[in-house]
Amino acid sequence: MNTFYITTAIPYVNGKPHIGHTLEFVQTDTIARFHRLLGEDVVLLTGSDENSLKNVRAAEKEGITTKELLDKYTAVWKAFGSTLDIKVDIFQRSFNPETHFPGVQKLWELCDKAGDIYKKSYTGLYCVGCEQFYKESELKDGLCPQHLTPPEVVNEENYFFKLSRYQNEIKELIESDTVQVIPTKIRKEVLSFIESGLEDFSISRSVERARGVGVPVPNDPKQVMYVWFDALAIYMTGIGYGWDEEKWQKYWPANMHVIGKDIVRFHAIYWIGMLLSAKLPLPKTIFVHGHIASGGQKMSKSIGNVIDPYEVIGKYGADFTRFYLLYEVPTLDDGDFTFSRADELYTSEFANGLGNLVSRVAALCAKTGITYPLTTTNRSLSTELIDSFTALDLRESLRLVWKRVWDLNKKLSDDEPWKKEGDELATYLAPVVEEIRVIATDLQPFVPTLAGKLGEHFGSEKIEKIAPLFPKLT
RNA sequence: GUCAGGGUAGCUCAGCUGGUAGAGCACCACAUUCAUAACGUGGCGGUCGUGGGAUCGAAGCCCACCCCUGACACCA
Repeated sequence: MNTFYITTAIPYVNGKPHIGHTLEFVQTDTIARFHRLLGEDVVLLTGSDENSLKNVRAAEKEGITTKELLDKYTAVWKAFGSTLDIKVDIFQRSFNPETHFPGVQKLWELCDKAGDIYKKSYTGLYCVGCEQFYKESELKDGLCPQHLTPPEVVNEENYFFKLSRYQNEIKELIESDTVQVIPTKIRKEVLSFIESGLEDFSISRSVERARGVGVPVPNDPKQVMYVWFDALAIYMTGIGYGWDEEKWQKYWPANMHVIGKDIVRFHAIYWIGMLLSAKLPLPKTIFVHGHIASGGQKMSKSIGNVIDPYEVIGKYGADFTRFYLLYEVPTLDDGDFTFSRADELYTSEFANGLGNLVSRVAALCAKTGITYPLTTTNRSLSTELIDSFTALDLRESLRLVWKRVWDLNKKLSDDEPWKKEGDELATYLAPVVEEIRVIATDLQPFVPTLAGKLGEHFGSEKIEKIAPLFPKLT
């Protein structure tokens, strides 16, 4: 059986889920479900990036242990996935010393053995109050933006990864689509970035500054690994790297990393460089979605246009939330969310479109009182959808399915079956019911709960009237 | 500033190997019950960012300019 391993980006735990994460989860889940329906052995991984000083301080503030705090944060993310019908197979936490640390350290050792890790002193502007480095551009009149005190110039020895060494190799891999970066717009940006020259990057911090949080650097008790080396490795440790070789062998390399455009560089360049160094297989595709604005503007607290995903799900339900993000937002480009647009779409597509269609068909079926035998018990996705899906334009694919809804609505109006009676009506309805069953099947990757409801109602031989699936918004 | 993408009906967009503008939503009218006053039919609606240019002919090609978005490194 073919395996299909897909990941979301690993969110930084102490943030709250926002609409961008919602988009990413939904897209990832839709692709995963599609492959699952093709009969592949699918693993969807998500997780949490936890090894940060901020979490230590936040825990201190609340008077609980770091682990307790992280458990709390992580629970939020896990729950969030389920409210969106995301089928998560693995939730990997980077705080876990049993299943995460060994793999990252193994990766480090391989890179080290390849001669790609070296020590170098790093000079930065450090604020003691914040316990963090600032770039000059982040300072406010040369002072820490938080404390308004002058930062100290701190010099520290850190480990660096020799990314520069892999510049040409990475470029060739992306140019040849060995590592496919989509959309092409982003691929071009990555290539032009590489052409501008790659520099080595820092992959460790001193234990003191990290307050002991993080993956220990092998053979150097004074250093822990820093953000990206640690976080990216989650994609491998989650499926067993370092603690379950067999499982890792089975699923690695990832077929697809789904990420936002803000972290493209780390995935398309750093990550590839690290894996090249360790001589490990490379992910096949890096799928980059856009960002969501609201009312044509970036969401920001000062404008007051921040969309809370919980509010969206609460108002319209998980199915419609998924529908909006898949149907309205361009799959690989920036999109927009407003409640007024959501209301419009809900009314026109859900209530008046699909909802009304199933009502009228169910009512006609109930009128005949005849049964509609199933032509197959294990229906598969239509070839039309399968062909479309390979282009990875989820919006186009969903629209293709949705077109069937409107075509069928129109067909009913044209044919006026309600003027028919008895056998004639029953004969007419058989293919109509069949078409609804096809629609229900094809909707599965996109809106699984809704598809399930439809499949159940129209999948029985005796079809009764159905209560409105989507009551009008009041 | 450099590079990339974009500016087409009120809204979201399609059209871009050049031949005189399309769809959906919204709005209006008509029709109508199988259906969630839903569906259907028709209509309203556009100096195709601005100004030049080559062409018999441009939204589409060339030039200039304006506006928006993104990338330009250690960044969550």
